[in-house]
Amino acid sequence: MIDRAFFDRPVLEVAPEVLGGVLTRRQPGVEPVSIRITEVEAYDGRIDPASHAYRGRTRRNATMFGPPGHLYCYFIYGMHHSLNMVCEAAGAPTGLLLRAGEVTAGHELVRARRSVRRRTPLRDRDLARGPGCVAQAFGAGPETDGADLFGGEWTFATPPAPVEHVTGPRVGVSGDGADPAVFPWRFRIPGDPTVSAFVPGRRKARR
DNA sequence: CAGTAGATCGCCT
DNA sequence: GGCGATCTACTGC
Repeated sequence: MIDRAFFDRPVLEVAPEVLGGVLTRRQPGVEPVSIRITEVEAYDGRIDPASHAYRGRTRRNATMFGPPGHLYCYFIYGMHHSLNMVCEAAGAPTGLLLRAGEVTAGHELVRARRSVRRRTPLRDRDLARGPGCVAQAFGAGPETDGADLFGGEWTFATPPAPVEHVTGPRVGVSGDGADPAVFPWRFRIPGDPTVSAFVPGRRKARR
């Protein structure tokens, strides 16, 4: 069992230890959902131009400035939510974006949630492949922002033994924060089929 | 498999 | 007013 101190450490130190861990959401009257995390990205608002917190505290990013062990959940691209685990002490705005994982409990519910307004069949490994997919699998929405990982509804368990991992460039990030030489802050379990497609700087090059 | 367009809206400049 | 820590479907090879 971990406690809040687990998250009260440098985000780059926490990142590899989250891999292989299982995040679970238990809501009254709802089938529990568990996802084994296979890919995360670190963000540090103090030094990282790609972080939502880089330009200071706003209403949206306030959770990242709060105490560790909470979920920072935000709305993006007009249709998706993304989940972060807040790390380090209050005032140090850091977070781990949950990019992908393997559903280990609640398959039926997740499949139903992920199949809404979808025309093509969904493979098992795609149930929580991608940040927006992870949030949707958990049924996370605006009300999830600020949720306490030690409040009962959400729980996180680290793997029995440390898991092998590799690092690389972040995905979907542009500008100064995209440089993999400076911010190789994407952590993933090598070879895991649920890790999202590696397409750094996906946005079309300008011409 | 690679490349791309469209959807859709809150946030911040 | 522009763009974003994205996803899906579709095209062409």
